[in-house]
Amino acid sequence: MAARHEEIADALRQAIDLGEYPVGGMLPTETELSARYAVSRGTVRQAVAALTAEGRIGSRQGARRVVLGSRRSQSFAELRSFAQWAKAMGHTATGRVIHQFRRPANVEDAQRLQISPGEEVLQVLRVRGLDGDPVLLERNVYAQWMADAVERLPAECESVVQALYDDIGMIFAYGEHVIDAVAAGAEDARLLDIRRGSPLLRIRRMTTTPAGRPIEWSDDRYVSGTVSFAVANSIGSNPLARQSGQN
Amino acid sequence: MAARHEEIADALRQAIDLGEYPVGGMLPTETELSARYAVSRGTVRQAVAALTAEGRIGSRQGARRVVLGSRRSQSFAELRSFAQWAKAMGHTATGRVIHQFRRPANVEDAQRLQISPGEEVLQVLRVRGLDGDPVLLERNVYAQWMADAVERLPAECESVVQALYDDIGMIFAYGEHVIDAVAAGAEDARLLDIRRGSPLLRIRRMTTTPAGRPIEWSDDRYVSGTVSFAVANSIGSNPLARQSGQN
DNA sequence: GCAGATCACTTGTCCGAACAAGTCGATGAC
DNA sequence: GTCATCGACTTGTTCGGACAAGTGATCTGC
Repeated sequence: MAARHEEIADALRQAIDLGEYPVGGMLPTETELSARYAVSRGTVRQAVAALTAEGRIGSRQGARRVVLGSRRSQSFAELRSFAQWAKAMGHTATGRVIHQFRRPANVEDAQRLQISPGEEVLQVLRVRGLDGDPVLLERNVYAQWMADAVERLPAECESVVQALYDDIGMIFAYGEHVIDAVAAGAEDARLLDIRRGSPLLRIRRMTTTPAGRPIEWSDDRYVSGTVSFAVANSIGSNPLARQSGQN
Repeated sequence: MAARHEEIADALRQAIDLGEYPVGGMLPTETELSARYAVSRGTVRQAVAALTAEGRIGSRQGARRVVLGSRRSQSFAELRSFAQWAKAMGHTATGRVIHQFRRPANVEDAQRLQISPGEEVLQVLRVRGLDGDPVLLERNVYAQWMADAVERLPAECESVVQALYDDIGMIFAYGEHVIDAVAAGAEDARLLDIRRGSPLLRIRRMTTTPAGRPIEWSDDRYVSGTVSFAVANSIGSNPLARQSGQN
């Protein structure tokens, strides 16, 4: 089912996690791997490129590849969906809609969703919990063509992404995230049951379909100490970028 | 000098930034690009793979590639070095060492730097400023073999990374970052000239040499509202991972 | 008019080959 | 003993080809 290079990448990931290739040690050469898995060198290179992008191994021309670490990021689905991530981590996720209404798009909405100002959008405010405690306040703005499907969702929806997939086959494919820290406002504090001014980790996100059509953008605020984000980078591949000011 | 596929990637980035390929529009086919740049299809694929990893374009089997956005992450150097990033953004960076001393490694140091507990490490506390205002508090722990070079640095060093490269040719190659939000403690507040309890964006980082040898780890705390981080992801490639609790 | 089948086109996967460029240990000169 | 040179080895780059798999517009039959 999966491509051969993905199978090999998985095998290598597992071997690293099991300590077969210890952290700080070296990976076999491309030639040896291509012999072991009976594939061409190009296929092996595709597999190790994936691990390099994940930050699991380091690579330099002329020298053998080095194992930098294990246990890293999971699937896109787990990042996109709070519920799916929680499940994979062995926690239980909850969700509750506080309010939800349609309004005309302002300039910010229009720019982010690539629509015209004034076009109708759906704004939703949700509180998400982890093992019973509220940890995340989610302010979403959906494009109009998504609004009907979102309004059909129950108020206590566990996984929005899963529900939308089951309902209309919607796939969330791409996302951009901007991360910073803010102090909890009055509303934030009340809904998350914390003190006003407490630090919150804010993720502003934009999501599109596989065809690049914007679906929604959102402002997620995590209670400090409950959730953190990890990213690996290297010369030649760094997904994370620093930005100044608000943006 | 640069590899052909990197030249092509740069040309495509520029074309996107200039609006030649508008956001939401489509990229030429691989066949057309390979003809235009007189390279094989494989080389074109390497170039567009880079843009895909950056989140600039979306890609699905069977359909043309879609332009998702422009202006994204810069080089690894800009992420690793506060000064180089500031310079590229048109700001001026400052740096000042508050204190600096050697001490035996505790268990946390030993684990992160892959050394034995008790081995000597160098701890440094720096305040970094942007255009005159203090925005970042940096707590670094360097491995012993780096300590001499770091101690030779002037107290008012603008770019630590640059200075270490000039001095001993040290290259920072790989990094792992864990991001969360914390409240400013008493020391944080005093040195950054903010109120105690103000939200700070915390980045805990581990850096290694090209050969995978740990150089240092650090705890960076950014004043809220001054700096944010951006990351793009997609199905099949997501560098960012969510983590629960402290870790 | 509409739903399904068809088909040209595009991207994904994989192969095998060749050469360039860099690393690292061994060898040898000083 | 130290340092420069050398050479085997490894990864990086690029080519050209072939086929598989998915998309989207067109065409066809009802």
